[in-house]
Amino acid sequence: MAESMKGLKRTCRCGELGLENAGQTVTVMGWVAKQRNKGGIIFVDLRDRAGLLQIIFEEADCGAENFAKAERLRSEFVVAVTGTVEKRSGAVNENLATGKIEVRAKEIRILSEALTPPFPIESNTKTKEEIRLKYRYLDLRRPDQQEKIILRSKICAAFRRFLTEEGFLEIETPILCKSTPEGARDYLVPSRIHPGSFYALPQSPQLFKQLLMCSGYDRYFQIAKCFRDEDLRADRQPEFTQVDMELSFVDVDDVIDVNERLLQYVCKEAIGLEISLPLPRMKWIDAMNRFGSDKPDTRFGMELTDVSSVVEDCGFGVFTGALENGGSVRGINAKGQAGMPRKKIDALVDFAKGYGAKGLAYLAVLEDGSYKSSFAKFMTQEQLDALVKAMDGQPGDLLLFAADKTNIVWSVLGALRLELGEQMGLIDHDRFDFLWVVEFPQFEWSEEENRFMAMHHPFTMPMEEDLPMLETDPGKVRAKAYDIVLNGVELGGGSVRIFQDDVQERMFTALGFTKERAREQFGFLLDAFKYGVPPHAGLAYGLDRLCMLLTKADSIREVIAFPKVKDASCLMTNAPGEVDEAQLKELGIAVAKEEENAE
RNA sequence: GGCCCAGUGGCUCAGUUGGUUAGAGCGCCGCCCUGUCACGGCGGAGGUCACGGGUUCGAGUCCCGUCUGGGUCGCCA
Repeated sequence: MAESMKGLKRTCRCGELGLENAGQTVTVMGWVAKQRNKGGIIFVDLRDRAGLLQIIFEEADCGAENFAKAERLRSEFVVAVTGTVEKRSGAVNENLATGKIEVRAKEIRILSEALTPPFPIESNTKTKEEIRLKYRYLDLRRPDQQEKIILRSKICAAFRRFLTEEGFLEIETPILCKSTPEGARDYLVPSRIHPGSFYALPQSPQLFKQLLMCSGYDRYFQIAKCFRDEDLRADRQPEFTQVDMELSFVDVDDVIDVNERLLQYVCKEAIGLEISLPLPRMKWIDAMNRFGSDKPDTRFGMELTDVSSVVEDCGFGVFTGALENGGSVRGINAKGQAGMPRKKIDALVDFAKGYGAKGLAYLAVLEDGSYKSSFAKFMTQEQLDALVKAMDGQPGDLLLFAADKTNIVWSVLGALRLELGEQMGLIDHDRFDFLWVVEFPQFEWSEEENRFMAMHHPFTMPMEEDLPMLETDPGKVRAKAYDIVLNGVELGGGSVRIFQDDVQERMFTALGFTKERAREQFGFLLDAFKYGVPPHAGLAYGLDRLCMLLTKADSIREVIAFPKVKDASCLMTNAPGEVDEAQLKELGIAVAKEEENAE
């Protein structure tokens, strides 16, 4: 059945051949994409990762035995063909990169037969993702899927090349780490040697890279696997890859400078995209005020407008109530959408409620200049006119307002803006808008924990001028933290780190750490800082997200060879799975029975 | 944990107000074909309508529950 490839050596890939190879004898190996049997002549499209190549079989060239083998070919058989590259005597296939040539077969070996695949191996698949992922090894054969995986490899190579050239050292850090309390849920790994003790898989190499700076390595990078046991999204997997870096003796501008040039290089190398530098920068507070998001999609306008001062004395209780509670009233202007049917507006209201809004007020400026509004009866004509003017409302515009605590207003209108931008076709999907968001708040108030939490992480340096407020007004302290945003997606982020132990101590205090707890959890870092620590800063990219955006994929699953699905399981291997009782016993682990867990 | 969407031959889908024997395209199998490349011609096989209940004379279609996949909120320092 399966023949040996003994004595054969592949000379090139299918898709690598062209007119310049005419006359050469080649040996190609790959998968049968298609067999077209015309009777006395057989055409076979042979596929490998470089592309398709037409092989032509005629008995006069290859003899009866080989011709019989060619007749037997079915999709996905793996074959080796030796033959001559020829300029096509028949019609040229313009749709095929190798369409000007074909290989006239002299010999074929069937290296492996194949079952009919459960779905077609072709680009632009319509097959359900569930089936594709169950047979991911087949899905990964599809040319457009291969392109994505190959591009990812190119991107990684470009990162390595640029960073190495810039004096960064690639250093690996442990996968078996110590569990850290703040942040995402850890994946735990039981220790056999220390029953009852657990390693944690790293959420990021954060502390290790800071220690590498303490050790004098100066500039480090790593393409690092990271793990977070949180729910999945289109752009979130439980294990993902960061391009992680840390630099010594630098400040914000140094990090941004090298990273802008890095992004420029990687995008050029990967997809030929030209980025002009410097990239725009936006302060966090401006991003929130203008776009309702700390990762604004700047490919279109429809910015938020704060109308709190315009409506502060109006008769609409929803507006004034929000203001009295310390919130704000803001709106967006959906240009030309005044005619939106009631049903669609209601859908937007429901959409807004999903983001915590209690409702959504609207005002349509009709073509005759009159208003149709959910709240007109609560306001005077003058008040309405002032509001429309503040929103730059022209006839035909639909104004949408949210009134609540400001962070809810931001999140509602930020989401609504994206939704409408998509619905109204305002987003140019060929654009790549990079943006630095800087001056993040140091802290974020946590309602559940009733304390301030680090917005970035506890080692982030506050801006010098805000240091005095660390104790008096933590909510106002800004951090030396920065995110790089591409088309509304957080591509990466980082910060300048605290390297003075007195500041670090004040930070832990502000975060509600006791001295003991700080020592217990981060003692090794604090100790390291006592032996001479350089000022340092770093940044990490979500590699999967970058690949997703550069390949215009809808999900990072498309650019991960073997991704997990929504419930964090793998449809191909069925991981995670149960283990033997003996394994558990060895680890000293007891698993609660299903029945006991019920209720 | 909440909300929303989807599940009909191998794949992608259609299936009327609930009504005979559930259709199509592609794929697959067989035969034919010497310039095809979305090859073509003739013939054929293939379905527990995701699963379990219920309503009904009658359910792919309506109701309830479950499972599976996707999106999203919470969550993701």
